[in-house]
Amino acid sequence: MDLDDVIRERRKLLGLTQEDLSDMTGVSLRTLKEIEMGRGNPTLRTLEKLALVLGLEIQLTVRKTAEQ
Amino acid sequence: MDLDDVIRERRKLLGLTQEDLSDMTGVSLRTLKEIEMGRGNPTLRTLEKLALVLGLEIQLTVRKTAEQ
DNA sequence: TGCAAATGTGTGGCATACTGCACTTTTGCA
DNA sequence: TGCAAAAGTGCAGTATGCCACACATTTGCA
Repeated sequence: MDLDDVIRERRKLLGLTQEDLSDMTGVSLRTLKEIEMGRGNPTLRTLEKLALVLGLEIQLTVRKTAEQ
Repeated sequence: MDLDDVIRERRKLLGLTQEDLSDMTGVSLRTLKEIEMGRGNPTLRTLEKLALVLGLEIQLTVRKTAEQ
């Protein structure tokens, strides 16, 4: 599951529109749309703003499954 | 543990210098240094390049611990 | 302890993430 | 089915991530 899917699903689970989430995080509506569409290339800080409000956390974990 | 610490520790565990990792990932030495210093604000694609070579994966998971 | 390897820093240019605005398209409910 | 809410798009300006180059500082080993 890609990060954009996680964000969109989590947002819907919380009953928020893109505009709601934009207001709550300070991430512009335009940028949020791009991220959820899988376009764009968000910075870590932008992802962190979204993660905080969505109750998510960003982790770098050791890859357990087969490479690539 | 912050992402920059994970990257640095993982790099050292694999016996790589910053220059090695820069060459292997295509992420410039300058950018890698900034990331490991905790300065800078890497894009998702830059983090993905590093994660791939370091055998790490980026995840957005539901925060289990107390908020904030 | 001296020295080479490794790491950190200043500067400047280019690419692009982020933003706001106006508009179009899609969605889903009365 | 009509319509308002929600989501997607084109465009243009600003901020900043990424990069190369040159140099300073720190590290750790012979």
